[in-house]
Amino acid sequence: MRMETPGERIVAHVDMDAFYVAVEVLDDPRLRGKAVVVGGSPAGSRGVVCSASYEARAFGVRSAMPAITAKKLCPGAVFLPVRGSRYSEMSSRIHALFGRFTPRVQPISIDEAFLDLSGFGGFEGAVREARFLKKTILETLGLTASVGVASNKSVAKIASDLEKPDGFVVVPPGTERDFLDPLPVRRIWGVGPKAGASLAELGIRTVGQLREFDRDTLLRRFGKWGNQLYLLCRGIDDRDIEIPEDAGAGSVSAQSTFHRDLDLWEDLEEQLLQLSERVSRAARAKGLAGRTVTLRARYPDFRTVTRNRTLASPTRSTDVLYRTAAELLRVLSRPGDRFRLLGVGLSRLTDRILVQRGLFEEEGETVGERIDRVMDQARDRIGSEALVRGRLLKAARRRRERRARRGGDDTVRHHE
DNA sequence: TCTGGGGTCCTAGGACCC
DNA sequence: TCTGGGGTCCTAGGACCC
Repeated sequence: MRMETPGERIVAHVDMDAFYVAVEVLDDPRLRGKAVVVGGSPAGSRGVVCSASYEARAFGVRSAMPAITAKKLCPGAVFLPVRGSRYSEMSSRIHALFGRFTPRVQPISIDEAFLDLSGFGGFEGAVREARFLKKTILETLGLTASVGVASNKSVAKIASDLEKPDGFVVVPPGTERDFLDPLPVRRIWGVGPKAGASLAELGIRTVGQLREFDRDTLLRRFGKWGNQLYLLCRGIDDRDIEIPEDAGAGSVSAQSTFHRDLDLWEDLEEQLLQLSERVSRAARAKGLAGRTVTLRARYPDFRTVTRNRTLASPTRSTDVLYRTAAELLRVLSRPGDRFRLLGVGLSRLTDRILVQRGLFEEEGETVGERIDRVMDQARDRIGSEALVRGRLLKAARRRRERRARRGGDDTVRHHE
């Protein structure tokens, strides 16, 4: 880790404008200038807005809003499904472009990153470089980004958001407080609805007002995070650009909200198997295995619980994941329970399993691992929808039979 | 308005060990 | 024989982000 005096650090935060929508417009220019909403597409589903064009935002449409609400606010909008792999592809190109400017890049999400622009000839040089980056993104990818340049990450991030879309906001060193003071506290990264409300109780609405509170008061009220608040509202943020070490930490998960609440054990089992398949496959693709399996369940009233179990050794087997998740759900659920969502997660990840695989090659493969590997390979060749485990087929067949029988109500018994 | 999906980080309590 | 302190691991929940 290189040493740098904090005063010298210059950071740019780059954030793509309405990213998903922008990619859709790129692929279909007829959408330009129209109200476009990505997400919540299948009619009548329980979807939410992932991304809205600025034309749609003029009607009050916001991301994370239920799609139904968005349709009421802006009936004329074009609603499009989420094309995750297409956005990932563009994201890779964007991040590759960042890498051409500096190796010191901290990716934050699919469409934003911090870049360390120290070493481009002082602050003026960094600003020139940032301008050039913004121009290059537009010319090579046809997308607009908003950029903030400042002496630290927190201020740069706030700056990039201030004049979206197509914004370029520079906060010269020494002017951080003047810049921050009039802004709402909610602009501070990490201050969400709860903390915002809590601060409002203290009469704090702007960053300037927050700055009038002493450290002890904030510590008492917010714990460790209070100290962070104390510093951030003063424009102080010594956190370095963190270049990802790759792999290791983190978690892999998948969850699914059902079109209608489910209560039949075999339906729930089928969902768990599908989720386990997605999670374990993602882990295998990354060469990771995990020791802790988490089940998430959401009831119709939106109450959400999690149960997890730590295994003796790391796994990435679909079958182990599925059986563990099913056991956790079996212990959790009571007769008559209905669920609107189930999720399966894998954490305490390690890549050590790769070493073992290398040593034993196929010799050490269990039957379950072999099934996983063959299924993965087949899916890679012919597409992931083409192959379905026998258990899933059976569940689907039972469901068809149930419907065929009609009269028999669809939501009867729970498992024993 | 009836609330997605994939993540990260933090807290707090309990079990267990020395 | 009524009671300490610290460390680690595990579990559950919650806030927050995009």
